[in-house]
Amino acid sequence: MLTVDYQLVDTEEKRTEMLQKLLTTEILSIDTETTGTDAMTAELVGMSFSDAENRAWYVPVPADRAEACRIVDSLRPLYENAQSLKVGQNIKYDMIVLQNYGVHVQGPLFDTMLAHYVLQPELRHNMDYLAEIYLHYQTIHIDELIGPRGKGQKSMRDLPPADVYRYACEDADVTLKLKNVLEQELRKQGAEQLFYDIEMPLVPVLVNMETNGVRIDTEALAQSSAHFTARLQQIEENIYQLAGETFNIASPKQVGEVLFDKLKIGGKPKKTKTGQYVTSEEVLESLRGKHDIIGKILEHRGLKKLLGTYIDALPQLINPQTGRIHTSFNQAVTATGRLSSSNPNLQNIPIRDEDGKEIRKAFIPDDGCEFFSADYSQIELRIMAHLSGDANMIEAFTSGHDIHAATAAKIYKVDIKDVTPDMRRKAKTANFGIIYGISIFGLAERMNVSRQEAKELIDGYFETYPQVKAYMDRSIELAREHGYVETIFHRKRYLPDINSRNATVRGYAERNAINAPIQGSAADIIKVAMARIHQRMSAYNLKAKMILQVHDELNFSVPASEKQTLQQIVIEEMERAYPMQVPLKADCGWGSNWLEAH
DNA sequence: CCCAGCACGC
DNA sequence: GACGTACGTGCTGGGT
Repeated sequence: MLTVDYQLVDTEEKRTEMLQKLLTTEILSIDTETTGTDAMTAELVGMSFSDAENRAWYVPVPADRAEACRIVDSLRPLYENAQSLKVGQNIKYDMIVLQNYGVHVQGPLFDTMLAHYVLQPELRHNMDYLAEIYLHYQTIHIDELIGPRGKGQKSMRDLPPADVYRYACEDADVTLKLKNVLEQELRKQGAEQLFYDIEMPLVPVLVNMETNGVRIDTEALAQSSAHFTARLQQIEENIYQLAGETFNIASPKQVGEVLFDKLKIGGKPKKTKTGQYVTSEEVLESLRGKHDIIGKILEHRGLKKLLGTYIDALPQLINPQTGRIHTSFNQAVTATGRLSSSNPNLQNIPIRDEDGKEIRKAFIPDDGCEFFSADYSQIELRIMAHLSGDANMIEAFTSGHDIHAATAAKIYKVDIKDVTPDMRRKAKTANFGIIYGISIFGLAERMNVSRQEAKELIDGYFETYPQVKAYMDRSIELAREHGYVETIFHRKRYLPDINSRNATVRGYAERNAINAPIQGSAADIIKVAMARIHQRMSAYNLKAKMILQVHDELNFSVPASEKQTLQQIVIEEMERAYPMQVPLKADCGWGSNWLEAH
């Protein structure tokens, strides 16, 4: 049986004693117990610390806010000691909670969740799982304390500290043990640069962005809501009239039955693998001319989506303390290295349709500030040019011409000034298709042209950019040889299906072999830029705030007096984040809201 | 409670 | 004959 030294620190004397022991430690594993999973609204219930394996302390924090702040403040020297390495499992969460109690965690960071993410992006990264795999140890599960998820689950607050401290101490202890194993794994796997130079420096940036939050124009959204709800009602009645019955328009099943069984619109309808009629936007769009009800259903779907997901949902997510919306940027979700955003997802705010644009308008800067948006121009294609070393594609970018037009000119062998809009559109689809590893059939579908024409287009594409073709073949070959592909900063994606005998499964892995290094390298690059921008904003003492990242785009709320300085910092750091065979270019704009700035 | 279908972004 | 461009999150319906 393993003997551990776990202590409940429930008096001022014990706290002082713990503080003395931990003040000079070079490594400090930290964990917090809280009342919830949302860092911006969670209350602190306790803090645990570990400085050596099998030794940990737990400091309970009372519900009374003033008393809580006093206790947290007494431990500030530990958290804000810039000399000691802070180790945590999903440490961004603890940093946000602590920041809301006035403490700013300082010093180098080691997040065990992120260490495992760079090692195995597609596996799970929760502590219980990591402890089992790397330590062969079964941790106390949180459910054992507060009960299973769902109704009736207790809050950590409801439990006496005497019941919590073993669990809480174990978390800090296990996290430290995991760090000791994972740091060796990072070294063995050649993942140190990615972890120490890219992922860890990004953590405080995300803490800053999430706590900053985004301001929302609730009045504008309320107006949109009234307007769209009225329109929705009108369309609903219209649809019932056209159908000759009432039904649930939000049910794809019922829509299919009305359109194809009752009204018998179109030829033979497509079915899903569950036997339902397909009523996707693509199918409906192809039937648009055949019946007035089709357009109405599409319009209904669009409006319902906007209302349910954005217009009526966002105002409810405003944090009453800050008056802002605070998304979570998840750093350990995607297979390629991109961030994701949730609760709410602010990376899929509409921009294309007219109705959707109303929502973007409601994202506004702070008082006295302007909205600033900067985005990489064609970063993925530029990475393709760089990685493939294709002379023609590099030339197309260095010439400064519009890349899709330049591609069209080369494929169709015409002067760039003679490129028609249709030629450019097809070249653009081809450029996107290439990044995703598209097939001839897929391209034909996308462009609504014959397979013959699609084949000729792809042949022309590869003739124009022969090294791109070679790069694609090489990527698949590398995946077969090593079992993985990697980005410019050696972020790996494992592709075990690359040798599958099932052509569909293998095809999927092959497309990933092509796409993952491209998409992942773009993710690496913007992460580098974000950390450097954050660094310089602090160095210049700017009041401007970084507030959102949308894969190839960064958004800021900026005081009028800082506009010039900030724009220069952002564009400079974005464009020089990673020198390549083609220049990186960032475009930008200013406005009184996100739509105007974009 | 979970999955399917759909729709929004890059 | 089926399949056929990457990566995500969230809503609703409908079955369990």
